Amino acid sequence: MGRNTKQAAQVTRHRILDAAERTFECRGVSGTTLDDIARAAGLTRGAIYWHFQGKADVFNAMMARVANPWEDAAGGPARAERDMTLAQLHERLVGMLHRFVVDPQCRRVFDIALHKVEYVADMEVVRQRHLEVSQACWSQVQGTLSRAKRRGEWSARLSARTAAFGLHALVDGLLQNWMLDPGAFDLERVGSQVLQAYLGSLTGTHAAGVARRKPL
Amino acid sequence: MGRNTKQAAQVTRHRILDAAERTFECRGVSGTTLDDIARAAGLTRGAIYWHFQGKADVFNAMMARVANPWEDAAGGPARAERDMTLAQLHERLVGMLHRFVVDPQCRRVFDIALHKVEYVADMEVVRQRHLEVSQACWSQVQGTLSRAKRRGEWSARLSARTAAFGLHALVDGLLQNWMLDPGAFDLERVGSQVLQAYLGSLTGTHAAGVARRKPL
DNA sequence: TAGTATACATACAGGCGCGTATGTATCTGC
DNA sequence: GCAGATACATACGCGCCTGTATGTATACTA
Repeated sequence: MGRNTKQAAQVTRHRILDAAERTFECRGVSGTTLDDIARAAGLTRGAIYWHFQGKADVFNAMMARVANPWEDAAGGPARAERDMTLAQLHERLVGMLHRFVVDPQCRRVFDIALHKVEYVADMEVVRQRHLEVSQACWSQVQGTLSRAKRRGEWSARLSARTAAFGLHALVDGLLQNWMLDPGAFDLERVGSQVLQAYLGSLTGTHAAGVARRKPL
Repeated sequence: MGRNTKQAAQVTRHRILDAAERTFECRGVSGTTLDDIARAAGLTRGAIYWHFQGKADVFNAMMARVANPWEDAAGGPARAERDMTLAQLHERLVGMLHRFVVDPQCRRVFDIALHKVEYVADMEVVRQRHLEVSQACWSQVQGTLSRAKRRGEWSARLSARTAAFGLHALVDGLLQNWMLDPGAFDLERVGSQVLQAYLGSLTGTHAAGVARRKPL
């Protein structure tokens, strides 16, 4: 086979990453061979070694392709609305859960990152990077909670810091448990209600409703 | 080397599992060779193949050695006190968190199970087994919540089922985030306060304290 | 105390995946 | 329209890990 045009090469690159996603998910990262990926993409290892340096590089590119859901939820346009209310925060977090329900690719990559890779050696640095992004996002959430508290929106015994850790744990746990068995419960419904209960415990409205809203 | 006495052989077996724990944690399960484990234990692969069938078998034995913290928390003597109050439930869950703080082996094995193994092929069945145990425990928690609700201890808009999912998510998320960076926060303090807030949102005492709860 | 089962160590063969070196056909710039 | 770069495919050698077969010294058993 001879040379492809530049845009065709980019298509090839994406075909490799798509194949990597599928193969990583069912055989695990360390369990998949570069030849597995190549054949799943209808290519040979030569193509992979042309576009990437090795398996770790493929993994990085695959992860980088999907935008970080936390960034979308806590970062991004969050800077514009620095005075987010707890109700808005609730809405945003449920929106993040929504993405996992509707975006299969996001789900696959998350599943790989959670259960199909061992974070050692090459992969450890990837984990570190994601940890930093996550921490940055959740410290923004902490800021939001802190400002809301100063504004008088809530005044529980919890510090904003503690409340933020709890919120982080709740969302992470929800996602993790749902990924283990997506049929066990409705992520958006249960997530919305539970987050409402938690945030309600801060405002003192005891889960009577942060805001009655219908899922779109 | 000749034959060891029976109890000496059991010691050898545990030395293998100890070595497996250490090696799995730093190199990942699929990244460690049986020879790695053997040399870390001061033995050869022959010893491992004598005591176990292969790496997956070693992994299973290593996991089976530590009692399941969920079982300790939600199962075990829980049957005796079927009418556990929310305050008692809180105490029990915090006790579970406590174990992770004080028991390094429990922490290591949990870390391996979370981040150092890919759940495919041989390992998938292990994951399934743990999932079943976990589900059994948390459905007991759901039963406890349900009975407490019928008893009038709480009456939030949440169903007992939803509340149990939230509680499960909260504990799992707390543990997971703490394992990623144990220095980030005090698992027992933050965990206790956050669980109190969540359970408080059920009773309507808005985190003012599970202990001095007043009926609505 | 002889024989056998035990608890390992050692030896051997085989395969598999990785990295690279090389081949080749097409595209692109001049 | 020719030279070089590009986008792959093919070929090769190497190391490593696995599973098993075999060796061996010690502990039980009768």
